[in-house]
Amino acid sequence: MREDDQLSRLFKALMHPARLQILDLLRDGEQCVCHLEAYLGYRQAYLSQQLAVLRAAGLIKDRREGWNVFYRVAEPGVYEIVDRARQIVGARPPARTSQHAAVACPCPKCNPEGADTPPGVISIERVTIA
Amino acid sequence: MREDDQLSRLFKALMHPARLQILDLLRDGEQCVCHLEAYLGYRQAYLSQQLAVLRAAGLIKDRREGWNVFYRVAEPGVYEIVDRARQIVGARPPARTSQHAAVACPCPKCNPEGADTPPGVISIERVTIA
DNA sequence: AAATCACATTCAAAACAACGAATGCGATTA
DNA sequence: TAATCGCATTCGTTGTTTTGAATGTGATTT
Repeated sequence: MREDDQLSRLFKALMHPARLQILDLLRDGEQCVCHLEAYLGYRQAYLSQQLAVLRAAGLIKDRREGWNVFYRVAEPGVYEIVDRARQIVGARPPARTSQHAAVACPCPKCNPEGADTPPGVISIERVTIA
Repeated sequence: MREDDQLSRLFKALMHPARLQILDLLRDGEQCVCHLEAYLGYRQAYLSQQLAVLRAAGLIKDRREGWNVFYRVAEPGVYEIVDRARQIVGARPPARTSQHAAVACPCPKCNPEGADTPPGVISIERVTIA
């Protein structure tokens, strides 16, 4: 296979805004799909499709744990590419977990032990850094 | 405009093999279209289309000189992106002007003074580095 | 085993990109 | 000003990506 074709394969994976958002969320470490759902506001099936593209490009890997599937970045070097590209287009550095979740993520990782949505209480631990 | 959209615009420009080839040829400095035609073997109209995409993405700039139009890279930082991407996919570093032109470029820059294709003589100055 | 949870895959329609063919345009020469 | 040169743009067809809707699958609880 021509090497430029592999290159374009990689750039194709980065071509989509939603996929860039996903990668940015994964900067903080592995996340379950419900997390992406909660923080990005996309629907589950839609996310699964974009995740499939990133997976096919070899950029992310998944790990199953009970009901949840956790995704993590397989090629950390991709962030150097994205960051450099942001500089070129004059965009600010990526906002790490910069936005509060639209809705709370329900997975056990995010809601440690008991308190399975006690009436009126919504737990959101993640803080805004940027 | 969302910043991620600008990002994906940039990656879209890098998504195409022919455009990557063009950018690699421009590492050696500005080149006229006839050069790209001679070295890459694409047809003029096709090249013009790809150049238009790169231009729209803000990656290259053009300069007119008589009959010829010379293109140069507007954002040298883009090479860091391409090179890093090549590392990730495990490709060798780019071949700088690595292939001889299929046909000789006819522009005055390449054929300095007189000798407008003297019978049997074809001038090719560029040397293979890789 | 049946129901449930979290996620994946498939399908189809609409949007978009690729590319050849034809044509247009500015600068230069005759 | 007409012809030519080098390059750009437009147009139409074909192929690919996007995205919602529906459905499928494996792990877990009851």
